[in-house]
Amino acid sequence: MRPKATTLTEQELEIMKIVWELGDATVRQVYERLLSERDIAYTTVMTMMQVLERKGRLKKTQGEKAHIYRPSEAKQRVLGGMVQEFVNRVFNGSAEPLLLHLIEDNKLTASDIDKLRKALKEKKS
Amino acid sequence: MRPKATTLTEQELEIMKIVWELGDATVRQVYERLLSERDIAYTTVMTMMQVLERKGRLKKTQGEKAHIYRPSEAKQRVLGGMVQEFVNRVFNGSAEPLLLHLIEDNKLTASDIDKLRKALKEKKS
DNA sequence: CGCATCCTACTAATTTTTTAGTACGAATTT
DNA sequence: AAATTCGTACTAAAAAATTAGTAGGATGCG
Repeated sequence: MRPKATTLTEQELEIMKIVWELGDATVRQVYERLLSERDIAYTTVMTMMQVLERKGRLKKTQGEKAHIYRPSEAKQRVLGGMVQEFVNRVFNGSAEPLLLHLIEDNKLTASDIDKLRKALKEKKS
Repeated sequence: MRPKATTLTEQELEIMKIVWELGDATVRQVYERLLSERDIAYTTVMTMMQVLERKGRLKKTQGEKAHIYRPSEAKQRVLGGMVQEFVNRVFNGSAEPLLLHLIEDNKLTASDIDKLRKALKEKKS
């Protein structure tokens, strides 16, 4: 078998973000959230969540009525993996050029800069 | 028509990296490079390069014998777009959490951190 | 010349991702 | 109880991405 792809596809990620935010969720809950953004069928969301379960991204338990899905891994961890994968794929593994892009292209707000300073200070140790 | 996807797929990117590095390239040149990495057919590479041309990523001119392909856009620019897209998709548009990941997950070398510190100082103004 | 080589255009098969339909059971409403 | 609602499993089909085959033109070599 192949190495369990660390990266979520766009739609998978969209759903995972909602489940992470809610902590746990039924298909219906996710469906409602997505509906407010775009046109999508209930069954489509269900299929996606089944896929995510099969892939080990979500865990299913029986609720009162509907199944309840919970993330298997913390968002932090999964997104970290995606960052890693992105750095590998796009920048051949070195983070520095990515860093430059982020800084140069002025993606940072003043408060971002503050937070980063603090984070760096912590790291210093 | 839709907005011309800024992001290259994995295989497209793989090829573009080679062409960027070489400046320009024939199918055969790219093919040889790829062959040393993995098993792939010449025609597959050709198809990919044709796709990249159709998508406007490469420009084709007639060489002595084979077509010569050149990048339409600088690597810097394209990767910048991909970073932008990644930040949008994964971090809802804010670069700061991505930076935090890089810092927290120890993706940065000491000199990276130095550069980051300096860059932040500049930005301060 | 006839054959091998290199190249392209065109076509197609496979795999992955995304979207959704159908059927049917359980619960709730009228 | 019949109809409606909610939910699941199973199936499938469309779209996108990846890989490659086939046919045939041009060129160079023995």
